Amino acid sequence: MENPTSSYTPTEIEPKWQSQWQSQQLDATSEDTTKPKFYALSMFPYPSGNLHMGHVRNYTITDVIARVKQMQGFRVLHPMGWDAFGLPAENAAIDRGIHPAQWTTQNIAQMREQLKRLGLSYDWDRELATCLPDYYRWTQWLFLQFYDAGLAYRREAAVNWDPIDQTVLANEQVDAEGRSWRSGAIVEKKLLSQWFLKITAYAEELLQDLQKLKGWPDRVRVMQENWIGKSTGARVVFHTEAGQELPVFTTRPDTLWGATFMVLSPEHPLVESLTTAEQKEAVETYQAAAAAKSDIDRTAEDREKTGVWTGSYAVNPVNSAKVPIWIADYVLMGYGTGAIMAVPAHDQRDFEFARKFNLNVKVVVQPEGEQELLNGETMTEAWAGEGIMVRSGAIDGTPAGKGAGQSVAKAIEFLEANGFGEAQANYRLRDWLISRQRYWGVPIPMIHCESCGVVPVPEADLPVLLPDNVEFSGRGPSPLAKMTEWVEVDCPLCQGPARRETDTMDTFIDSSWYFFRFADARNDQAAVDPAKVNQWLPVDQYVGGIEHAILHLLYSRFFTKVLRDRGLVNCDEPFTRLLTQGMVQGMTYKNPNTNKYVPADQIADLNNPVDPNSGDRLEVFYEKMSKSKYNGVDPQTVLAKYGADTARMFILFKAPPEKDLEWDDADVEGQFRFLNRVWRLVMDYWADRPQTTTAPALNLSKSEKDLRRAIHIAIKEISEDLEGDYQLNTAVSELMKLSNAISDARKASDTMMASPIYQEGIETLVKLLAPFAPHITEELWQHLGHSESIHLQPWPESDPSALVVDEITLVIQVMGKTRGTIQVTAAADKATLEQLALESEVAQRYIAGKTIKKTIVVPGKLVNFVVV
RNA sequence: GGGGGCGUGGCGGAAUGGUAGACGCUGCGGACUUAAAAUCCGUUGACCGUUAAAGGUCGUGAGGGUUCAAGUCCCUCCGCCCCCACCA
Repeated sequence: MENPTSSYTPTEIEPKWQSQWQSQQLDATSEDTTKPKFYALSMFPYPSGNLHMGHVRNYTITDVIARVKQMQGFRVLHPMGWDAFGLPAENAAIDRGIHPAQWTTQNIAQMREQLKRLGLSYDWDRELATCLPDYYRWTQWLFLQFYDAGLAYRREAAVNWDPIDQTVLANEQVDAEGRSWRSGAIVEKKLLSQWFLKITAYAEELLQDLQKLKGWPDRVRVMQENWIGKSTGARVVFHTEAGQELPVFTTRPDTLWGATFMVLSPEHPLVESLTTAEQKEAVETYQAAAAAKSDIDRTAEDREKTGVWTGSYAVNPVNSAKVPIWIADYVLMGYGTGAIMAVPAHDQRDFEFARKFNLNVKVVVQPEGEQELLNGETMTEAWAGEGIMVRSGAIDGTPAGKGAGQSVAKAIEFLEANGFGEAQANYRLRDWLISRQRYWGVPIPMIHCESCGVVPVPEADLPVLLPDNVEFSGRGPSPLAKMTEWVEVDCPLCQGPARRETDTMDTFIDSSWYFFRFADARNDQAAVDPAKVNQWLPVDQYVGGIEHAILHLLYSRFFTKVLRDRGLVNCDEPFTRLLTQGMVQGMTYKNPNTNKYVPADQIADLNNPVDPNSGDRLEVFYEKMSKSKYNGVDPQTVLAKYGADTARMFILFKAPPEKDLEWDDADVEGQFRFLNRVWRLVMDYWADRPQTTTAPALNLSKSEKDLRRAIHIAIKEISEDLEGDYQLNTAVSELMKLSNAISDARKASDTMMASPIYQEGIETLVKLLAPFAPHITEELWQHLGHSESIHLQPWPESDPSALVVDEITLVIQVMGKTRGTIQVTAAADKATLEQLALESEVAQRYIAGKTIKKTIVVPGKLVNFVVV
C-alpha cells in the first residue's frame, strides 16, 4: 500500500516557516506588561563571517529557554547583536585592502542569514552592532559619564612596541616567543600615556556581590573571586636612612621583627634616589635587563632569584634594625606598594633570595612540639606554619595565626598604637587599561588642548565619528593618528588649537553595556530610557562560553554598578543566572610522530587510521573544533543535510549544556530518525484518525490509563528539567520516552487511535517538542488542524490525578540486598506492605531459617528485612 | 604553590541515600525486500550456571568508614581537566 502521508523534508518546511514567522512578526517582543518578564540572552558574537558549532550550541540553548518561557506565559526579550569592533577587521584591511567597515558589514549580513536558518526566536527589530554610530555614540557618552564620576583617568603604562613596524601591538599580535606577528621583531615595552577605568574603586563590592549570584556556576564565582584577589594584612611604613617614607604591604605583619632586608621592584620610583654612587651601574644594568624581559620570561616557573643591592638601608620601625634595600624583579610594581619587607625565615621567596645573596635569616616563629628548633643559619626552607612568636618584642609569646588574639591581630594593634602602620586590604585587581592604538574601535571622546589640558568632547558633539578614508599599512602610528584633518580640532573650552585623542577603546567596553541597550535599542535620544531598562533588566538567563568567566562578566558587573550609581539603572547585578556551555569537540586525527593533524577525508580507513604520507598509525581523540586541526564540522553542511531541527536536537541531547560535546555523525543520524518517527506518528494518526472521536470515557481502559500517565509524567519531568538548571539532555530523553509510549500504546490496542487520550498524547508530544524543534512541530501542528502557531500555545500542565497508580512495584530487600519485587496495591499501608512482603516467595526463600531482627518499610518503595 | 571540578557499560550519558546503567549511539540476531536503503522486532555490564531455563556472584578510579540500605554522605589515596600564580 502506498504511504498515505508525506515524508519529512526539513529543507522544505524549515525555510517556509522561517519566512512565515518573519512576516507574522511571531518573534516580536511582547509589550504586555501584565505578564511577568523574562530576558534570555546569548553572548553576542564577533562577526567573523562564519557561524561555527560553538555558536549553534550557545544560541540553541538560549532559544529553547526563550521559547519555553514564551509558552509558559512570560513576555520574553530574546535579542541578538554584533560585537563588531576589533582587530580581525583591521587585519583584513591590512592584508586584503578591504575597509574594516565593509568587511564587518558583509560578515554581519552573512552570519545573520546563517542564524536565521537555525530558527532562533530573535526579535530582529532590536538588532545592534557596536561599530555603528547609533551605538558607539552612547559608548562614548558612557565614557564621559565615567570621566565625570572620576572613574576614567590617564597615566603612563607599558605597551607592546614593534621596533620595525614602529607600531603598537595588541597582546594577540605577540606570539609565544615574544615576536611581532607581522615583522617578527622581538617586541619591546614602551611607556605611553593611556586611559584607565577605575574598576578598583568597586573591587570590594564586586567581590561581596558575588554572594548574590546564586544562579551562577560556582567555578565562575571562584574565578572572579581569585581574580579580584583580596588579601588582608597591614601597611607598614619603613623609613630610609635619609628619612624618606617607604611603605610596604604585608599579610604577615606579625613577622615584622624578622624582616632583615627590603626589596623594591626595579621600577619603583625611589630606586634612583636610593642608589648609591658605587651601586649605580649595577642597579641601572639590572633595571634595563628587567625592562627588556618579556612577560613570559618574568613569570617563568622556578626562576632563580636575581637582584641587586641599592647601597642604601632602611630602618625597621619596630626594632630600629638597619636593613639593606635591594631591588629584584620578583617584586612587582603593580601590586601593593611595589616594595616589600623581606622575612626570609617565614617566606619561601624571601628565603631563596636571602640564601642566594647571603642575607641574614632571623627566626621569629618557633614551631612547637616535636619539631626541631628552627635556626636561621641552618634551615633549608622557610617556615610558614604554626608556632609561637619569638624575638618579637611586644608580641613575643603570642601564638602565630590570623585568629582573634593571635599574632597578626596583636601586631596590627601594636602598629596602630605606635603609628607605624595600620590594617589594610589589598586587591590583585588592577585598573582597566582601555586605550588601544588602533583604528577599528570607539574613538575616545577627548581632546588635548595645549592651554586647557584634557577636555571632554561636549555631549552635543557626539558621536566622534571614525573617519572613513583611512590608510591601512600595519606600519607606523595608528591610522587615526595619521589623519591630520581629523586630529586637529578647536578646543571646546578656549577655541584654541587642539588635538583629538587618537586612541580607541578596548572592545570589552562595547560588550559591557549592550545588554542594557537591547531593552531600548532604537533610542536616539539617550543610551537607554531608564524606565525601559528597568522593565527588562537584569538579564534572567545569560548563556555563553566559559572563556568569558572573568573579563567580560566582571567588566559588565562593573559597568552595571557605575550606571546604577549614576542613576541610570536600578539593578546591582546584570545577570541573574549564568549558564556556561561546554565547547563542541570534533574527532581529531593526529600523527604522534610528526605532531601533525590529518584531515579525516585523507584517511582511507577510519577504523584503522593511518597517515597517508608516512603510514604511521594516527591518534584519535576529541578536541575543540578548529581549522588547524581539521576537526571542524560546518553548520551549513549539517543544516543542508538534516535541517536545523535535527542539529538542535542533537546538540541538546548529546551532552548536558555545561559539559563538552563530542560531535558524532551517527548520533546526528539518530536524532534525524527520532524526528522522522515523530513525524510518522503524528501523520499516521492524522491520516487514520477516526472521523468521530469517541466521547471521553468515564472509565479509562488500562492502556489508556497507562498512556495518560506517560503523558503527564513527560509534562512533569520536562517542565522540571526546564526549571533553573536546564537539564536539556534529559528533557530530550523524556520526549523520546513519550514518543515511545504513544507508539507502544498504538501497537497494543487497535482502538487506541480513536481514544481522546491518544489525541492528547499526540498533541502534547508536539507541544512539548516545540521549543526544541520549532519547525517540524509547527508543520505537524498545522497538519493537526490548527491555524494558530504552536509557539503561541500554552505550555501543557501536568495533572497530578493522572500520575496516580493503582499498583506499585515493591522492592523486597534482605539485609539491604534487593532480592526481588512484588506488585502491590498503591493504597496499602505500612503494616500491609510488611505483611505482603513477608509472605512473598522471595522473602521466604531468603529469610528461611533465620530470625527477623528488624524490618524497614519505605511506603511506595521497598521493604527491607534485617535478619540474623 | 593556591583554588575549583571530574572519575559510572564498547561510546555519549541517566539515577530527591532506596531495583545502578534511563534515553540514545554502536554491535549482534531476526522480519520485510529479488537485493539494498529505509522501517519494524529482539538483544547488548562482567563472570558463574544450565540443552534451555530458573538462578547466583561481582560491579560506579582505589582503600577505609557511617547507615537497615552508599554512585550519592564522611576520611585517606590515585588519575585526569580547568582557572590563578615570584601577589608579599
